[in-house]
Amino acid sequence: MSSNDHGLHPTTQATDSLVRRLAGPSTNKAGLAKDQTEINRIIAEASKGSKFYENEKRKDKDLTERIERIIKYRDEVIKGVDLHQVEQGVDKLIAQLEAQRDLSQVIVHVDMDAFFASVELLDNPDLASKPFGVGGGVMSTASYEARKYGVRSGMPTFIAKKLCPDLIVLKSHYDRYSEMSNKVMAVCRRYDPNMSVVGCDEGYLNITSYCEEHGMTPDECVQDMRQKIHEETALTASAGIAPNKMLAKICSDRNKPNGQFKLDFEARAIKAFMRDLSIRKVPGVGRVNERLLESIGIKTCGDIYAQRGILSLMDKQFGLMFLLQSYLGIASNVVEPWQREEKKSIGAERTFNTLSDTAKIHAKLEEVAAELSKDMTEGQWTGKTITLKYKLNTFQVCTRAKSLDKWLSGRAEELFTLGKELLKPELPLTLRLIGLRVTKLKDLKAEAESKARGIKRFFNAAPPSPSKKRRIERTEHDEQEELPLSQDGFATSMPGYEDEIEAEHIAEEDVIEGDDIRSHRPPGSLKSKPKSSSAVPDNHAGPFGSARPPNSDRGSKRKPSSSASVSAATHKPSGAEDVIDSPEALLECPICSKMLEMDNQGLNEHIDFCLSKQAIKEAQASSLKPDSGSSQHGTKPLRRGLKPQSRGKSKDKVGGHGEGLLRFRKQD
DNA sequence: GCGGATCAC
DNA sequence: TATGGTGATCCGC
Repeated sequence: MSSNDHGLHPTTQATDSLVRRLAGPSTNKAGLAKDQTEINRIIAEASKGSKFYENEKRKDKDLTERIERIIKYRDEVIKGVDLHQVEQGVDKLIAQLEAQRDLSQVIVHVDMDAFFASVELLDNPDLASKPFGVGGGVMSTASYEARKYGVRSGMPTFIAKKLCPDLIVLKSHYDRYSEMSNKVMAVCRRYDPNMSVVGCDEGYLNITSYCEEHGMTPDECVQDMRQKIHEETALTASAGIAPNKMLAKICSDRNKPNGQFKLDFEARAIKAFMRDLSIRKVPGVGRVNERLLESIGIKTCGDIYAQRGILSLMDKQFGLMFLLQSYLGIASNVVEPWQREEKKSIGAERTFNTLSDTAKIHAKLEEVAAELSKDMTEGQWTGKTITLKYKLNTFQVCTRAKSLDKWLSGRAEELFTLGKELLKPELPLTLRLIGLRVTKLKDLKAEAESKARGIKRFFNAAPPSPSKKRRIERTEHDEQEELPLSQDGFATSMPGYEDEIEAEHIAEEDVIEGDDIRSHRPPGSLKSKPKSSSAVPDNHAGPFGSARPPNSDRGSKRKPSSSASVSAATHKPSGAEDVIDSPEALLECPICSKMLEMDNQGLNEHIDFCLSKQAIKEAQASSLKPDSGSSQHGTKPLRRGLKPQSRGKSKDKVGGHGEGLLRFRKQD
């Protein structure tokens, strides 16, 4: 709102980043062709002037400013630092991650080719080789022919038609997709009954035992599976074969459509594979994080290594561990079916033509309340927190939440009333969307079943989801037996490690109350945090939020802000140098809170060990849960300012880009 | 605990 | 003319 709009010069040219942003999130998916720049130009042109466009412009500006702050901060934080020494610290971390790489499991990611479009093609062969898409206002899927024109999922239909005037737009047939999806998954389950289904057209399998039992190579097995899928559904699938989920997913894209790609199960080959891979291909790195990383010179996973020093110093902004794992191609290899107890929220929302009239808005709210009520009832869920969501006609999104001291009844009327209460202080509004979501869920079905069995011990407690504890325990257990990583190879040789295992068990018990088992649980949280003046991982206020000017913590304490800045801890043991410098002092590990009697170097080694052990556990095990977890390959996401988030993979309903708008419920 | 962001499908 | 719906996680308050 500064210099423009005065008409002196025509609308300012859309910046590069804005044009790319407008092109949509799935720009780098498969099947594009032609000149992407030209396509982007057409999209930007078609969008120009719309409310949507203005909102994207605003977000782009915000991001640009955020990047400027990050760069400024980087330039500050780097002053007076021996980057080489920092890098050496990171290198030790890398070596420890590498040492724990697990190549023993054969993981497959299966991905149906243009699923909705392919199903439509089955039912209408005349569409063959024609550009067509499935969807209503926005495209759910485009045929490969249409993709050549730049048509993508998530793209509004009117723009798709500008790109491809001959585009045929079909309505969706959800029941049909669901039916075919079930057939496909049934085939896949023969190869791994424990497979993890993602959405309606994807899944992860662990075919290690299948290959063994049938004397097949992974390639043969997957070839066979894809052929069976084709025989039984006349649909084609692509697949990736690799030692973990992240790699398998990336590989499934490699020879799409109707192809498969197997990565060599060797660290060398994997690292070579990652080196030139665009960071954007890493699940969890979206458009925003791509730009943030690009701003510090990271475009490929190989660049992560080159920038490891900076990344260590800016762990808070970028999440060092996540990126190192991406660089190494290390991720979770745990494949499990989704379970009800993982569900954390249930909601409904609806977009409509802009409304300002409160009565009409209430009518929309009542509709979503009814929808949500239905889903809660049928799914047998209740919850304690209700969140109203609305989107202004400017596309800005707001949420308003309220936590109750009782469980919701789930009745439509109740949800509607609560929604109106949350909405009231906001009025008047001009909206294009309204929605309701319930969190802090309780699984009424599990409760009923348990009670029926006379097992009611934990369901009597309210909010803390009872299932969590069990999962944690099982998680730990699985980890011990199936991941060679937790073995004590280097444990015994590590100072101060003796009772580490025990300490962790205590931690698990204590943590059941924790709100997120997946969250980075600093071992320090076991008990009381170390309050000693020493190297407590203090959050040095980031560049944002104003808190503290970056330089203010320069001279004295540049401490590791988290797991990442190991390096810093190593070469510059944080604040209390006076203490640490005295050999033989009794020191408290900032990570595990253990009191250690050792010298400076000993402490540093212990800290390194502590951090890496924790990091490694998270890297390979934490995601331990099927995949809803942090990032789908299960590693700790880029934390803080920059972090990919997990993906929800609820199966009750699936939506989204890809084969997205599908709303199907999974039987059984 | 709440609200905003980001991401995946 | 016109840009979706469901769910998860993380950060900073």
